[in-house]
Amino acid sequence: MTAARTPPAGSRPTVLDVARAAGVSPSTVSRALHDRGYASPRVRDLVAATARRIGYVADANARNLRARTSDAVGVLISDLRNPYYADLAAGIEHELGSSGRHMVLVNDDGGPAKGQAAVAMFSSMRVSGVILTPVNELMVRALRKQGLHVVCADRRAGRLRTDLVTADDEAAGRVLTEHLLSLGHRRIALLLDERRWSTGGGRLAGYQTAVRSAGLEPDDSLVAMTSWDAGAAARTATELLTAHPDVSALIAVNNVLAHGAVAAARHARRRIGVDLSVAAFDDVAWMSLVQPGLTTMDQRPFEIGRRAAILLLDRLDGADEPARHELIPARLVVRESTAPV
Amino acid sequence: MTAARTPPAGSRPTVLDVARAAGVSPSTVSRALHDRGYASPRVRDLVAATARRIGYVADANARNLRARTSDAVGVLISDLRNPYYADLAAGIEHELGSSGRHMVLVNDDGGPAKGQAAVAMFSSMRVSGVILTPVNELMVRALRKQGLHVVCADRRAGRLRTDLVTADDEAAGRVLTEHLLSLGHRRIALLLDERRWSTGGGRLAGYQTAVRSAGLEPDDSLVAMTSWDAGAAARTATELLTAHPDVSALIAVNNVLAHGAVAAARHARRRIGVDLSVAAFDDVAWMSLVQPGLTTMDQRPFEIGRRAAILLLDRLDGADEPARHELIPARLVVRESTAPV
DNA sequence: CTGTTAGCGCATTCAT
DNA sequence: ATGAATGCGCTAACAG
Repeated sequence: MTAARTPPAGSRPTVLDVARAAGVSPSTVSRALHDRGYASPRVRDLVAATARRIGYVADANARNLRARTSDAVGVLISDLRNPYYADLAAGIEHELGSSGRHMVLVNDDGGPAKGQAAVAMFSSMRVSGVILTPVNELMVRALRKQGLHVVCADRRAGRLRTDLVTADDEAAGRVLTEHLLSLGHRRIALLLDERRWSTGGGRLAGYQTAVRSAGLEPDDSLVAMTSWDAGAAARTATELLTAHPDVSALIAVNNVLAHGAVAAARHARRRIGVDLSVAAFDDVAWMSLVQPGLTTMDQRPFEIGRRAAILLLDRLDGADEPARHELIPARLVVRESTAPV
Repeated sequence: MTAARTPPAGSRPTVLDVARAAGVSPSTVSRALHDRGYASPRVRDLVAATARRIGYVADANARNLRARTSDAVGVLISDLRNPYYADLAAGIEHELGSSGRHMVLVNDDGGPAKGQAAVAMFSSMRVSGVILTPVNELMVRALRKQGLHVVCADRRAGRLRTDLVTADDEAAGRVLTEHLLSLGHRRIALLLDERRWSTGGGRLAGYQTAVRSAGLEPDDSLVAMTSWDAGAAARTATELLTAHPDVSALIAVNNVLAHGAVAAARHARRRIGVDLSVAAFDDVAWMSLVQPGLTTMDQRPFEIGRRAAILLLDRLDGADEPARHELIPARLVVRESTAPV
């Protein structure tokens, strides 16, 4: 599976060409083109003009070889086809772009092998840093061993202390639950696909906190564990609604499970926003288009991506503080799927 | 906006280190690690083992400098936050990944300057090829001048002949219109944001062909031009439905306009799938979740991306045929939003 | 089959 | 302020 490497295509001008055309030496060209080092204003202008005239563009590979680093940032994303992650990636890209860097994007399908390959590739390219959404402690270690800056986005990688940007999952879980409580709901179920990470665990914790604060006793049987796909979620939610007919509100922990929750409600002939309130995390497009519109916590993935990139850029600028954890406040978007009991 | 370049991080082993450790010369290491050139099986194994042992990973920048090309492929995408394009990008990434290449992704927001910068960057990195979705003839020319292979996806770039992968827009337009005709609709409106490109123009042509084939006279006043955003589309569709109360079916030419069309129908109190049939292009997630579900043409953007990558890889392998245009057949997905008159 | 030599294009010493 | 020389790490000629 190694790529064939076809030789050159078009020969591009080098510093030497610019030097000749401007009547100076290559090193002067190099200095003039950067802000670093000395060069008389006159020469600087001359060189710049000449470079532009003959269409000189510095060869990134030569420069990177010399500098032992590159302007590229490696980005490993959990699932580009999930709009939540696509937005996150867009946020990263947006911020990198405006600081003259660029993103090498690897989609983490295809199992753990792909992640390992990505790490090797990032290292081989000497990217200046890496942003990670899938949780993988080994990967972080490997990257660190290469001396690369690592920023995690969306979820924490095990117990490792890395720069980290996440939604404020606990607060979000609490706020969403409180919203339902304020509508008079007392039997609120939570549909969950994992509780090991902050995305699952944090939201669960927030949910429980809110329930307790309302003077209720959390009922573990209302917390339904399911798998990560919509089909499984639909089945689990259906079982839950059957086993606990007194449940008046259902929270799905992300956009995929929300899909399942909506399907289950329909299947159970519970009218959303009337017989059953449904709320979810991840404010993706369809949630405002279904009728009734879904009440959600918008976690602002674009912003999470942006902040992750900013944290990384900050490290690259030499920031030397201990690992930071930035919490992006989620935003409650109330629509018609949640209604008074 | 130029990136700071912080010096090295961790010193990594080089060919020389492997050579010393294995007791051979650097060039032997190089040969042994590749399939190219001669190396005795014994030495080959020894070198491979040694390299693995000391954790050698070839420096991509050095290799690229030498080879005057890289394993990177530049990808310029119109809008990563649109699920259609996110899927397309995922398709590209998937295919590149399995052939040992990787993707440098630039999102084409931020105006034309960003595109220009991307071209310069791709060229500077000596990417082995570029895949483009936004339409920009200048960009293609610039890239070509650098000797880079260019593949366009989704839309054709002006009149330039490049490798190209698109949905079969005309057929798709025809099939979707025929579906409505077969349900007895005679006054079918089309909501369109542009007609210069194959995405708009092709679908329009297919629509007109179908109408004519049914023995009807195309009525230009049923083709409503609008802007690219959902709000504008909603307004245009509302006007259309008001001006032409006899319209019984409405086609939106992409997922964004579909959003507007649905809003307009609701606003006009026309019950979708009952008083008004609505159909759209781009089968994105929400279309199967709204009720009634939207009848759509799924253009299979992931597949379009995949095929675009394959075409490019083929060029990189030396394929020398003239420019090819590959049409990905769209798939009609019938749901409840379209019903007999 | 293997080692020696050289150069890809750049940015940085060190002289001047 | 500028030029000459050097080496980043790799691979491909060219000997042997």
